[in-house]
Amino acid sequence: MATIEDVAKAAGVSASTVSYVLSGKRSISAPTRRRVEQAIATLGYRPHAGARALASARTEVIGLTIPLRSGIDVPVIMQFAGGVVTRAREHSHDVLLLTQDDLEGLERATNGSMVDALVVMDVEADDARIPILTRSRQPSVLVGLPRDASGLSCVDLDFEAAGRLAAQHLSELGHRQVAMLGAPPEVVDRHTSYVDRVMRGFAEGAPDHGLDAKVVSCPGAPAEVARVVDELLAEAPGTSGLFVHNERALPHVLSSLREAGRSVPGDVSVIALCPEDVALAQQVPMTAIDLPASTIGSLAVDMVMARLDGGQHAETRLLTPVLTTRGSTARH
Amino acid sequence: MATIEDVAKAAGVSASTVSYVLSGKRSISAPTRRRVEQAIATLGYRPHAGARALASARTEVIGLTIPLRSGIDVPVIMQFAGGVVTRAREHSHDVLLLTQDDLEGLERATNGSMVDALVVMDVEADDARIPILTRSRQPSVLVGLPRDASGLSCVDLDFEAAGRLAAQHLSELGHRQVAMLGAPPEVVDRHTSYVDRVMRGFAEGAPDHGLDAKVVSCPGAPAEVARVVDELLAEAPGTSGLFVHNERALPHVLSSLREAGRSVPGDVSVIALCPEDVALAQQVPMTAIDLPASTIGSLAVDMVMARLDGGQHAETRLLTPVLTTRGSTARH
DNA sequence: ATATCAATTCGAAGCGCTTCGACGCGGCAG
DNA sequence: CTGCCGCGTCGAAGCGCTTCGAATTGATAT
Repeated sequence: MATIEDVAKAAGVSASTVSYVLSGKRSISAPTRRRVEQAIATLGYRPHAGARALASARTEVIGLTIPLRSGIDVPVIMQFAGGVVTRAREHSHDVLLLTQDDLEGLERATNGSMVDALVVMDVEADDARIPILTRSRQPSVLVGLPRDASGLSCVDLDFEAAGRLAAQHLSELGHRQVAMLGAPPEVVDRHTSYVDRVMRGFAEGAPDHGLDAKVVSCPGAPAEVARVVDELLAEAPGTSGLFVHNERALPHVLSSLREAGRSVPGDVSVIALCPEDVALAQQVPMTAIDLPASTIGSLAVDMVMARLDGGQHAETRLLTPVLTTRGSTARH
Repeated sequence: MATIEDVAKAAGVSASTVSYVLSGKRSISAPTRRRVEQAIATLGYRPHAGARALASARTEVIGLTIPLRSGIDVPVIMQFAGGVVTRAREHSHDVLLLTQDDLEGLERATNGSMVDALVVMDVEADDARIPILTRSRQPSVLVGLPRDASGLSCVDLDFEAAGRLAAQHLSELGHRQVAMLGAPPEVVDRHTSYVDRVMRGFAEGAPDHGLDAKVVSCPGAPAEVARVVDELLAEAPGTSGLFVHNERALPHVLSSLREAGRSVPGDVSVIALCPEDVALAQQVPMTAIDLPASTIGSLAVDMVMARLDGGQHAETRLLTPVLTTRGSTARH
């Protein structure tokens, strides 16, 4: 591989001059710059990332932790990761992939100076990673809301408001008896922050709007979804409004309802909380609160970058949920 | 951050000794090793990745390119990526995430010595990345089969055999008129290698088994799936066997059939080509050819590692497809 | 007692880059 | 004509680690 010395020789300048051409940190005369750029192009030179990191204490890489475990809504994660990677590139950074529960990996990435900053997904209320992040030199932004976020940036959809919004909307449509189908039990038990928050928002918002509400968790497998729906309809036959926060279960909820002889939206209004494309991919285009995963990913990167080069302070940003009416809800 | 010098001082040895303790490349007496390890633990020392890469010409990172574009079966990719990351960790490597069409990123990663090796997903017949990979110093393995793979390792499910297998199975069940619903048109047009290969396998295998077969591409949106299915049933009303290679469309294919008054598997047998969990998540548990994405990911990493430290030669490995009979097929 | 050897450990060089201080040079004001 | 200033460039130091050859030591062989 060509080194900066090779380029310097080819351009008839010193290595430092090449470096300054690359970084723009000192002024370089137009002819010199041209010669250097020419040499770089013909040699196909790329700076050695390690050498650069060593000398400058900057890696131009950000770490991203993603969950690989069960019960997760995969498309949401992919959209989120896509948003992160895309925006990171726009800030000329690459992305190092870490997995959720690899604490050692986090240490390696931070203390080993593999990354300049971190984006951490799917944060739990008392997340084991938080102490590591707090201690680390690199800024980080959490996606989700831990119990104690002191000194850390957070970003997320305002899931509690989303829960309330769903309740309010069902109320405005004239429903009185409603229910929420949430994440699978195993996810609920982990107390991943957003899961808790939606449920709380819905459960607390419903009575405020005069609703009689049930909240149940819901597995993803078709047979189990059917069972949950059947049980629900048996216990509360008057249920006419449903709020579903579970991508995998969503299609099966719709077919279970149909199978139970309840039409959507004729007999039952259904509101989903999911990405737009998922809402549109159902048998009935869903009235839904958008889960703007890609946007959140981009935003997370913007925030972490601002802290990197702006010295910006830690902040928490919650996006206001937006509900779009489509074909799965009707006045009651 | 603590450096290797700090550790050396704390342990009363030289830096090189610490290095040898870490790498195990020279023998170290038990007491010395103990003191060094103790110092490392109390200081929380982690070697600086950049410095290490610079001195050793090894980064302990592998690059992974994943597709973020439209029409892609997201869960498959996630499973694949999960397999790669998990196995990479077992080889004590981290993973740098690159996106499909970021050629500049590929150059940066390889020529810039950011990675030791590469795993490239979703390879097209004439993939623009192949010349870069061939030129690069690092070994790489492609997931998929390009037209010309000289000097590069490849691994994939034997999609052509999968297509043939589906045809054979439908034939054995007694079907005579069958059809394949493939990937969305935009994906087919890209000539992603596996898409072409399944279609070819099915189209060529069907006549061998005395089948009358149609092959059509299929969008993912519910309304469009319904249209495609209806058209198919109109043109070839005798169709009693279906082979579906399109995860997103799969649930809608099943409901479209039902809506058209054809029961599964009573009137129509349906075979899917998808991961096992997707097959099980349908309304009817699907007879399916498994797409072992996670396994392929692990294997890709194993292959690339073998080349890294074994000097192993480039090789191509195609996994034999396995069909599992479940509830969506019946004798005809 | 001396030569030899294996087992450990050390010192120094060097990986490729950034960055700081210094230098040379032409143009300007005095 | 002299002194300054600023622009453009260079040289050297140093980032933290690995690795090679060499040095030290105690033990074994002669």
